[in-house]
Amino acid sequence: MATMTAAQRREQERAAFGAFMETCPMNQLLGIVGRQWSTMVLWELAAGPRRYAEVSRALPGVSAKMLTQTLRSLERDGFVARTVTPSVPVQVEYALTPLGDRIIPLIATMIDWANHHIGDVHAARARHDTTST
Amino acid sequence: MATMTAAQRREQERAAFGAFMETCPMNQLLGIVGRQWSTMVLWELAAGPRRYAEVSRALPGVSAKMLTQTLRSLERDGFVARTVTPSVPVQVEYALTPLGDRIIPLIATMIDWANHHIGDVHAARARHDTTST
DNA sequence: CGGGATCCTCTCCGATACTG
DNA sequence: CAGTATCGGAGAGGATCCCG
Repeated sequence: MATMTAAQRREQERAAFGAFMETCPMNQLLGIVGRQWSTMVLWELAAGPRRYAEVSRALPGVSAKMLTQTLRSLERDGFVARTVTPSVPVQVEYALTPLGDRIIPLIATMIDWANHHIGDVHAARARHDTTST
Repeated sequence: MATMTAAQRREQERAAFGAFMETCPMNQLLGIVGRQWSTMVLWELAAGPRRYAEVSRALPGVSAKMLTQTLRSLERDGFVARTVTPSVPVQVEYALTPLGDRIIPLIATMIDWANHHIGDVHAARARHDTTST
């Protein structure tokens, strides 16, 4: 129909954009690594396979709930593999999959950029805060 | 004090880790680009300076509130510059600062990685979902 | 045109308690 | 040891109305 109100057109545009957003790889990537603990867990696992309690000790700030949730999420997305060894106390080991290995360089790049430029951000922030005060 | 309970030790470790987290460049970077609209606004601005309404039209999914909030945040962190031209209808232009220019390659890298590997993620997700069903 | 203020919802995340 | 379940707070984000 050519006879649409502006509101309808806007609505349609928004819907189309929403659909695009859903499938936009960049947004999906952010949905994965943007989670608070994801990168840190990935980074810890990059050093080698770890058991649940080992990851927990390495990241003292994370609660058991979030660690489990993060691990499950990463497992679902194919970044980590979960191996259960049915011994007397159950033993669970988490390790990076090949896909997990491939995201490490990206995280490394991000860390590198952050280390080089975070000072500028702090400076800009301080300048902005003092100027507006 | 050497005489601490395990709970106290854990608490102290957590506090120290929390302090580390606050200053960890990587987490701060995530706090900046991890925001839903930040990267898309940055990406839009990378193509050249834009007025408020132009950005809004380019990103139909964002509400005025979030656009303003995102822009303010990016301005505070020194990624975008805000220029107000006091004409009859006020005219506001947003442009990337040099620091803003420097984060574009990083975003480009992330987009590139996402485009190359999001398929694997989808595959892993589908496999995980069908297996567990 | 370019917002500010207010209200509401939904998700992230932590704390606590319980299970095999 | 390795979780699951539930509660509750904080903040992201959307909708709507209003202002210069």
